[in-house]
Amino acid sequence: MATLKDIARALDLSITQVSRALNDHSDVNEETRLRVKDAARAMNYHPNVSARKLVSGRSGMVGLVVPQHRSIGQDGIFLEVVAGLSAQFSGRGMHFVLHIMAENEPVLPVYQKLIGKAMLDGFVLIDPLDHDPRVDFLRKAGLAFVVHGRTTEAPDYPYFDIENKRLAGELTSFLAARGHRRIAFLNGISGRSYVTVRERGYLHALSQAGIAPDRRLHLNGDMDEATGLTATVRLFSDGGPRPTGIVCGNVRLARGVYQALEALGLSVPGDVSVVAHDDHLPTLRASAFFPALTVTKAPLRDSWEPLADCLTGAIEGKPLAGLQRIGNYSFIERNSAANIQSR
Amino acid sequence: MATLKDIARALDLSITQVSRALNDHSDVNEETRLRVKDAARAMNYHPNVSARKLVSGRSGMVGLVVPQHRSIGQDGIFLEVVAGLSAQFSGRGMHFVLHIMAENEPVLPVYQKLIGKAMLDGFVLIDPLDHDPRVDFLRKAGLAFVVHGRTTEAPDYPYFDIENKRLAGELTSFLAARGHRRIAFLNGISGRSYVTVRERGYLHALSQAGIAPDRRLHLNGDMDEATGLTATVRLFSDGGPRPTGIVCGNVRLARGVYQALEALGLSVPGDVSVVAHDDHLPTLRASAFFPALTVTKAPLRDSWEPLADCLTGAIEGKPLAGLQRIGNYSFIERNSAANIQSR
DNA sequence: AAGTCGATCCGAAAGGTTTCGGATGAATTG
DNA sequence: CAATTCATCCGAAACCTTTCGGATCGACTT
Repeated sequence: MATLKDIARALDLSITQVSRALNDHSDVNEETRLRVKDAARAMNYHPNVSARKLVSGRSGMVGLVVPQHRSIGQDGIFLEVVAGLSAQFSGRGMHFVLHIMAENEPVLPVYQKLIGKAMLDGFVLIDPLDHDPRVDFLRKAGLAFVVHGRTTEAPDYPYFDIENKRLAGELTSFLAARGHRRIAFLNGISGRSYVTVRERGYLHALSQAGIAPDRRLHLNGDMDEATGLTATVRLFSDGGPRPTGIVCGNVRLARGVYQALEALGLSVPGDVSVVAHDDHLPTLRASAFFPALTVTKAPLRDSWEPLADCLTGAIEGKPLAGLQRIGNYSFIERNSAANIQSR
Repeated sequence: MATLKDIARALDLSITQVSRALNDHSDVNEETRLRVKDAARAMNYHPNVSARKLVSGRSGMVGLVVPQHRSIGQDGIFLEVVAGLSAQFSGRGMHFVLHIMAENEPVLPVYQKLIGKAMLDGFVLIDPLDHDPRVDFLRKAGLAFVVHGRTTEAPDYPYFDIENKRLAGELTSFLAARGHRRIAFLNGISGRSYVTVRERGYLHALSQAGIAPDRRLHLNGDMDEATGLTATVRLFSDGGPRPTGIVCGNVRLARGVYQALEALGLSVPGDVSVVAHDDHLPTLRASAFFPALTVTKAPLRDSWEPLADCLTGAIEGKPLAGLQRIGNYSFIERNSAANIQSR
């Protein structure tokens, strides 16, 4: 609870000078600076966030707003997000505030209120939609934010994203190059921007390979095990074209696909080739699949640092150019895909 | 971004009077109060948290500090905590701040720093130890807090807890009353206060039934499926006494126990009776076990409201008496336990 | 010797809110 | 009619920090 005044009094200095010393301003004697910093440590001084925010506009707090239902998300992926971001901001001497919205609360008013209270320096936006109203809203409000993903082709805001289009294309091409013509794509819930973009990659790869897309092979839904399972069963029991290759949006879907194929008496990769994108979640390892899963790998874990970088950069008013980052991914070939003619 | 000044100017009132009107103070004309509140709504006014905190000492923010490793906790139990508390405080117009500590960071300095920055009104403490240093620390610091659980027999701070001793006793007695003499207890990691207290209940029930406790039947460890499985296998393959009944600290343990027993070719409840405590987590239902599991049930979900009540009460300086609450549990008999002589 | 410069310091204001101690004027009391 | 009460209002201070615009003083330049 020590304040600047306490330190000033103890050292017989002015409050001004103590403040300047602590914030490494130029016109303070080196010896004084040391004395002040020692005293601050000794007296256990921490600047009062509220007072600082009031005058400088910075509170050192950033927020994440998530709807309640999303937190039910299985597998601790949400946890990964929260823990990762929290750790990143902590490491920067900032604080990460999590706000969970009520079930059916409208989004924008929540941000409105949070902004009105003026306690946050910025927001992290996750799960962006194709055209996300939050982006417009925050831009208009003039508050800093960073998006995990991107909304449109030429975004004019800070973001961190991976090349979802290219990655989906690569997975698809990989199968096409091995002679597969009926390639299914298990994608996420449409509306999400990464889903849209991956769809483009998939379609582009098909057309490159001279394959006509078949709407019946392109499925949208939750990216979990159950969906992977039921989708696969449906793919093979409908009257539609039976795929010889399946591209999965993530490893959890792939897990369900494997289970369904086993239940259907189909072998991987003998009967059906499976590839997926791997967020590299700790709970589910693509390498532990049998047969081991071929993936494009981009650890979700690698997102938090650039996201935090970009948001702090935005708060500090750095130029946009350095605040738009693309993470890279690797292609890891394992044993879950085979040439179509080989069977 | 509207401020009190803006409203005052618009309504030709003093800032003082606007503030008093909004905070429902006594000496303001009823009509004025209405006018002010309407204007505030119209102008989208939200009090500046920082300014308020500075003068009144209240920020409307409460915090939860958790070590990183705990967040890895499977099954979304941690999520349940965060989502539940966040929702509760949101509903009270407050904010819930989650702080995740680095892997091996010492605890107290984290609280120290958070307190020093003076942005939080209080803390929620979860997973209390038998003698928890955080309690002493926060009490000394004079900051409000509420404990989920209790540390000692006569706690002098706000808490919400369930009767862990009685509950463990009841589960044990239930088996003893059916003739079981070798009753195993799969408890949590020792050091946690609820673990200690449940142990007391278990031992007390044994002595009531005239059964000498056997240290080999009382196991401590993580309360997850894997632990339940390995512990059970060990119980039946060591040279030690083979239990006829098993009390599980939670349903996840019980799930592991069921699996192990099946693998060992033992039937429930024919060969071994199993009972457990049920936190009623959404992911794992005791009623869906086969045979359905007999439990003491105390939904974790019912903790958040009393916890939030108690913490806000403590912040407002209410007397301790009303801030110490005990939740109740129910005993639900299903089909997982049988009389020992019946086989 | 007068003026300039640099290093080091400080007073005061500002930021938005709450609250204490009055002030105002009308209505009520003696 | 003077004194008292009451409802309603307001000015100013305080909370703690940052920062702008000086102030001070010794050293250096011309």
